[in-house]
Amino acid sequence: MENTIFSFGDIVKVLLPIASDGYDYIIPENIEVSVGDFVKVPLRNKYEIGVVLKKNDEPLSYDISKVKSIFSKVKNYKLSVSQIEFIKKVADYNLTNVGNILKMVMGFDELFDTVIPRKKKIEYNPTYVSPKLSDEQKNATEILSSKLDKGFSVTLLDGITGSGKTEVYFNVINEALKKSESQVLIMLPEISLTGQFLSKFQERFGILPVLWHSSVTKAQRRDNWKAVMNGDAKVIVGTRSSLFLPYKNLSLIVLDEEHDGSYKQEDGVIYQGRDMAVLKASVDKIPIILASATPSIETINNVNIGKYGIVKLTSRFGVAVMPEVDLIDMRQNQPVKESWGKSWLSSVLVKQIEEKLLNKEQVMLYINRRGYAPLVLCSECGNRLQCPHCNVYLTAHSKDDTKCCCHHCGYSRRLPKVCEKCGKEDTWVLVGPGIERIEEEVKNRFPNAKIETISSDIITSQTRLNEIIRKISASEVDIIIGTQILVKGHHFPNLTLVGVVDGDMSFSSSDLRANENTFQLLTQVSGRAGRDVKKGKVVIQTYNPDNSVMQAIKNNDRDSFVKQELKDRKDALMPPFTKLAAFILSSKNKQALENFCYVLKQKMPVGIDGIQTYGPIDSPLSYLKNNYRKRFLIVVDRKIHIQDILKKWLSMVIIPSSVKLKVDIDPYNFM
DNA sequence: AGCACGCCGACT
DNA sequence: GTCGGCGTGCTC
Repeated sequence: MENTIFSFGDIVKVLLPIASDGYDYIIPENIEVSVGDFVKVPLRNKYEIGVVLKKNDEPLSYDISKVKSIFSKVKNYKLSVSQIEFIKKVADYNLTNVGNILKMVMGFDELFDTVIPRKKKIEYNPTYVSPKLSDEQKNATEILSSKLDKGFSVTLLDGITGSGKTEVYFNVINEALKKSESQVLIMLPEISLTGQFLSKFQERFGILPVLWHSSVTKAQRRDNWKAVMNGDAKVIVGTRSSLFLPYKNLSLIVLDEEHDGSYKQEDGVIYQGRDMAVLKASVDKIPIILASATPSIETINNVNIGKYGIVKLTSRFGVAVMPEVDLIDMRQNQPVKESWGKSWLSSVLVKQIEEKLLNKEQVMLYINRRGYAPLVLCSECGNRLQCPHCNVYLTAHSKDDTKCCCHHCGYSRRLPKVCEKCGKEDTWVLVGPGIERIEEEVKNRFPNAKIETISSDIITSQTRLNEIIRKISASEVDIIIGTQILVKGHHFPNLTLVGVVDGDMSFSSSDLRANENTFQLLTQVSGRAGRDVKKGKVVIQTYNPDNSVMQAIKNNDRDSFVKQELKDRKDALMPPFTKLAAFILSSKNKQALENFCYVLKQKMPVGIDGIQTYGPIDSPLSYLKNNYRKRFLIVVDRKIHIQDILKKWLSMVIIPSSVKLKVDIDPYNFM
C-alpha cells in the first residue's frame, strides 16, 4: 500500500503546511509519486512544498478546472506511513487541521533551501561508561530494558528527587542503542535543557546528542532534521516539538519531568506534549518511559487503573537523605519593617540563613515572581497602573528609574510623575514582593554574602545560565535567589538550605491543578537541598500551615496528598475522572464576539447524559493583546468521545472571520 | 495562516 | 485622484 506508485493523470491529495486538510493536484508526465513523498506544488501565485497523502478517487466537490499540476518531486525527502498516521491522529485529537500539524513537522524555511548542506559529522559509536548503580537502580534498569522491542508500553519511572532516575534511563537507552538502526528520543521541559544535563550525557556516552529546541540555529536545525530523517541521529534531546521530527526508526521515548506544565503547548495549536508522546509511542508501537519525582495525578491514575506500568526508586543515591521541612506560620511571624523598607523574610528564616553562611554552606531563596513589585497603587485614590492592551496590572521592575511592564504582551512604560486619576504627585506605592525586591532585602541583611539572582529577565542566554550554574557548583556563591528557572534538575552539592518566600503563591492560580502544582513545585524546590553528604533543610513561609498540601510536604508524604487529591477530583467530577475541553474565542470586535457566542450558545449540547457545558464567560484575561476573549467549558464522562461532541457542535455554526476560535482539549490553564 | 481583493477615509 | 488601512474570503 505505502509503496503504490501514482503516475500521470492521477489526482492526489497533497498536505501543505497551512491551515487546511490538503488540496488536490494532478500528476503530470514524467513524475511518479507515492504516499509520503515531498512535492513542490503551485498554490495561488507561488510554490509550496507538501506531502503526498493519498490518491483521491472520490468525485471532486469543486470545479475540476481548478486542479493544478504538481511542479516537481523533492528528492531525498520522505515521511513514513506511521509519521503520517501520527500527524493525522494529533490533528484529530486536538480538533485542528492536519496541515497545522504538518507545519510543526516541516514548517522551517531553511529545510528546502537551495544551499548545498554541509556534511555534518555525526559520530555514533558511543562509548558508554556505565555508572555504579544501586540495587534499586539495577532492578529498575532491568525492568525498563525488558520492555524494549516488545511493542507499545507506557511505564512511569517514579523516583524521589536525587534518586538517580537519569542514570537509570541512560542505561536503558544504551540497551536500546545496541540495535544498530535504533533512534531514541529524550524529551525534557523547556528549561531543563541545560549544560548540566548535556555534560552528564556526554560523560556517559562520550558524545553529545542531537538537539532540538527553539534556540537551535537555522543551519543546525536543518542538519539535525535531516539527520533524524536519514537515521544518522541516534539520540535526540529536545522539547515537546521534537516529537514531530521525521524519525526513521524511533525505538524508545524517554520523557523526563512528565508532570511539568511546560509540556502543554498553549499558543498556536494547543496540545499536551506528554500525551502526544504517548500517542506517538502507540502509533510507532514502541515503549515510552515517563519519569518524575512528582508524577501528575493523571499519570498516577493511569498507573492505578493498570493502563501504565510503574518502576519505583525510593531512596536517594549515595549517602544523601531527604531534607527536613519546616513550615513557618507567617501569621505568627510577620516580618517587621526595617530601616531600608518593608521586609518579606521572617526572623526564623533570617536566623537559619545566618547559620548556614557561618558554616560556609549555600542557601537558595525561591520566589516565583518576576520584577520588583506586582502592583503599583496610588495611595491617594487607589488607582492601579494597568496595561492598555490587556486587563492586567503592570508589574514594577527595579525600584529606582521604575519601569512598569505587562507580563502578557510586553508593554512597558515609565512610572508617571502624577497619578492620571487624581492628579496628585508622588503618591505611588509599590505593593508586594517580586524577586528584585527580595534581592534588595537580602543585600541589606547580608551585605558580605555573595549573591546571585536568577530570573528570566536576568538570564537572557544559555551561556549566562551555564556560567551561573558553574559558579554555584564551585561554591563561588553564598545565596542564590531564583524563580522557576532554577528549580529543575540541578545538583548543587553544597546547597543545604532552601527558603520558599511565598509558599502559598501557586494556590491562587486559575487552574484545577493548583494544589497539584503547588505540591510538585514545593517538592521540586525542596529537592535541591541536601543532595550530597550534608543533610538539607527546607523552610517554607506560609499563611496556611494546616493546609493538606503543606502538611504533605512537611511530612514527606506524597501518598496521602495523592489520595486526597484523587478523592477531591472524583467528588468534583474533574479530570482524570472526567474529560474537559474548552473553546477560547477572541476578537478585536467586541460585538462580533458577543454575537457569535450567542449563536454558539444556541447550538450548545444540552440535556445529554454525561455532558455538561458552561459558558460563555469572560476569560479571566478578558482583554489580552487588544483582543476580547470569552470561553466555553465542556465536561464529559470518560466513556464519551469528547472530540465527536465538539465536532458536531461546531458543524452547526459558521465562525465569522472576525472571530477566532481555538479548541483546548484537556485545558490546564483557564485564563 | 498568508495573501489578494475591495471598500472607504486622508492627504498631495 | 490615489495611497493605504484593514475587513473578508479563498487557497486544489
